[in-house]
Amino acid sequence: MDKTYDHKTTEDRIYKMWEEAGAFKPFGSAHGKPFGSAHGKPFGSAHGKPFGSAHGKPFGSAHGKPFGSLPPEADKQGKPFSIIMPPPNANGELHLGHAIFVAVSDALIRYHRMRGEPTLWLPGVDHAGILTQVTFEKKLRKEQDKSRYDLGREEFVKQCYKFCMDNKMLMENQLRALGASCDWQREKFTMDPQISQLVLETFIKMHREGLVYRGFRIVNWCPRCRSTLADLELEWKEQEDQLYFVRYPKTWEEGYVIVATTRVEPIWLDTHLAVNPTDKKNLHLIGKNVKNPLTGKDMKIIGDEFVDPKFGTGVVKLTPAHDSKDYQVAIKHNIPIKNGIDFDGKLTSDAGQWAGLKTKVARQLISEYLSKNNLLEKIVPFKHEVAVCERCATTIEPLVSRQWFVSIKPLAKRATTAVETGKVKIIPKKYEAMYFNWMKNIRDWPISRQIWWGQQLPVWYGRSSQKTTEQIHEFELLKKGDTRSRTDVLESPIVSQDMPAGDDEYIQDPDTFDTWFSSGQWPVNTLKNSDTNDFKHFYPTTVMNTAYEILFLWVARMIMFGLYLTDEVPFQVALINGVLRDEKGQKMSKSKSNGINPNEAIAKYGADAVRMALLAGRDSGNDLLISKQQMEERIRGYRNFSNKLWNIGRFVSMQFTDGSPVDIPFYEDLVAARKTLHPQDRRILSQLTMQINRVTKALDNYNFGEATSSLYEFTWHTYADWYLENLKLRIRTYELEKKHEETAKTLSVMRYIYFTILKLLHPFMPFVTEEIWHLMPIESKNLLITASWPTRSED
RNA sequence: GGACUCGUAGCUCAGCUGGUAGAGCGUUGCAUUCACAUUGCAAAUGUCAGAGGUUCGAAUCCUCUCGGGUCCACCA
Repeated sequence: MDKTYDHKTTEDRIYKMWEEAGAFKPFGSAHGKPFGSAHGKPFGSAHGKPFGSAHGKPFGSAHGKPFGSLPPEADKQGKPFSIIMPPPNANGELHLGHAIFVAVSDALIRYHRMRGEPTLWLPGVDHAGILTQVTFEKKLRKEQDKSRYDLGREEFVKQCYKFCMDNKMLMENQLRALGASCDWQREKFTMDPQISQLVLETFIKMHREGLVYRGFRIVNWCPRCRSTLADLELEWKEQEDQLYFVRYPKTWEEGYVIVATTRVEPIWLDTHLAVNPTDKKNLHLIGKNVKNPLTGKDMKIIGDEFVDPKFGTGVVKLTPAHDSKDYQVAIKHNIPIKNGIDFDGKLTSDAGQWAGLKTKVARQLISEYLSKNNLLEKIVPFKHEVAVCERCATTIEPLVSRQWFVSIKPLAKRATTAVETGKVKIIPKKYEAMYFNWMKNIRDWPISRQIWWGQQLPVWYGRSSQKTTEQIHEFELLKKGDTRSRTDVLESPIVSQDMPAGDDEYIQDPDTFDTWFSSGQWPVNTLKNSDTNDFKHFYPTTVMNTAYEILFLWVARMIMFGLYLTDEVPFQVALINGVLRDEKGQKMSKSKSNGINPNEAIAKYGADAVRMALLAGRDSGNDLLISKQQMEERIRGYRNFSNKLWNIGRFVSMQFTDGSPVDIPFYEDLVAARKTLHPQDRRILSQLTMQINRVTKALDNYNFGEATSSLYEFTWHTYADWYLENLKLRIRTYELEKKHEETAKTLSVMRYIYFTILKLLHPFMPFVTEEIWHLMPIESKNLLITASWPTRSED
């Protein structure tokens, strides 16, 4: 063994060895197979001299049994443990946030595998609809100076697919580099044809049962993506705008009613103003009429509680089609709702001289017009929050459109109950409150997207059902594959997997599903789509480990879909990870380059060190605020720890290399003689028992910080600094006094403790522990990854 | 507006069901052919945000105040 542990020459080799031995399979052939057989070489040969043979005394050979406890026989009847990997988005590399879920999930997976349970970690990647489409569009613009329209839908989708596949490979390699012991043969992609098929079936089933419907209502529209977005897909950005105080001429006397608004561009569309009926100052206005300052048409003033008397002048204009609050009010008061802004974010042809202008331009021109005609009281600067597209940061244009919605209340009700009754536990518990709060206020979920990258809706329109000229016109456009046509004007959708039979001519709805509609079904669909009966064995899965950012987007939806599709929860525990932030509290991201790149960190310090740095001494459910530099120091600290562990290994094996005069007995054979052991040996043994119990309990409770830091403390400061230092002195004395039996007993204890430490550390530091395990002087041995988890009661 | 959460050593954070404070990094000494300088030994620093309450006893439970953060929601 070299003086320092070199992760660079170790990690790849070890990972390949695990994979080739089939160690990641839930019912693997690797279980119980002695190490080396997969390679057809005797143990240790890869590293030079097999220990012991040179000295003729491999320890344990005299007893003819393998060292340590028996390996687990993963038993098909045993209680399974399973995790479905949250599929990383197929649009880029992994960041350190992903490394958290690998560190956490892999620790659990390895722990349960060592306990002999059939253990499955199923990997996958997500096509990430809008996000990937936007990312790829940027790439397209940059590299080929083309838009998606230049490629056309078919070609665009083809290239998007390839883009995802390329990224997928990169991510797989990163997951391997981190040591993720997932079963690659079961890997899934959300756009796999079989997975997509199941997604469509779900939609059809929900439609049949009245859980999805097509509704005409206000939606969040991104003019750049040209698609609807759900509320959860918005971001709120503070913006410096202007508040225009617009004069509406009174009809019953001279003068104006003043309205404060940031949006003057749809004024021509407006037919009503509103005041709060409890507002004494403006109460008298209710029922009166003013003139629309742009069109001169009469506008009625109504009363509604929603108006804040303290804002502006206490009078608001209503633009029902382009403001969701106004929309609600309009429904309530039966005010006609008319679109004045189209899918491209331009004013419609009804806007007269402003027709066809982008809203931003129109705002400027209209304010100038108002000003010129003495209809503008004043303009004041105004800071407020504006909704933007989460993916491309374009300002959202609320508009009224016909979209597909999931009728969410019935699903939410069951999902709420599942958590209330503990069928799904959310850990840390604090997230349960957030979950309930969200479920309580949940609104129907728009699932149709007008983007190209995703599963296309199994919805068809027949030509004969289209009656108006507009409908027929759009039908023709769609038929020609015109991607700018409006689907939402078409009438009488038919929900069906295949094109409906019959004499009529049909076209398929070009819309795709919201990404989360498909990933919400992920645990069900990944397991169902297997030829190994995984659904039967592993559903409901045990743990879902992911970040809280997607608690609602994903976790909540999986619970809803899981219950809907299978009547069972999709997982028993939702284990929520905190996120990494920089010293200013900003989320770490590639674009801000305020975080450590996992590839570089692994290359420099090893995956074990990176994993430990993310787990040790912290609560993985909490955020970690840490600067790039401090993170690196942290990782270096655990690299040092791997090296310490390595050097302890060197010391341990050195005790056996120069042939002691007696065989070193197995610790197991010493149990009867326990009382004759030196007090220090007895003490370390009882501390080991406590340590085993502590780590086991911590893992059962998802306390990774506790498990890792107590192991760190025990290994370094108890075992190495205290026990081994004292042991050196004792051995010297024993040898001087020719008490070889005492030496043998002590070395046996020393070895037993060390091997147990390797096992306990393996879930957290898989590479270095596995490597040391193989370099330890023992003749026949299994892989550490499938060695059995230590248990110990006081002998 | 609603919900949640945090405030512990210079920094980043642990501290589970209440019993007079811990780690890592950093700082300061000392040690070096002995498994490891990616090391060892030793040392210093805290009215656990503030106030009140429950208790024999609170960083730990309750209330309030101050100060951060996050999430949800239709702020013109």
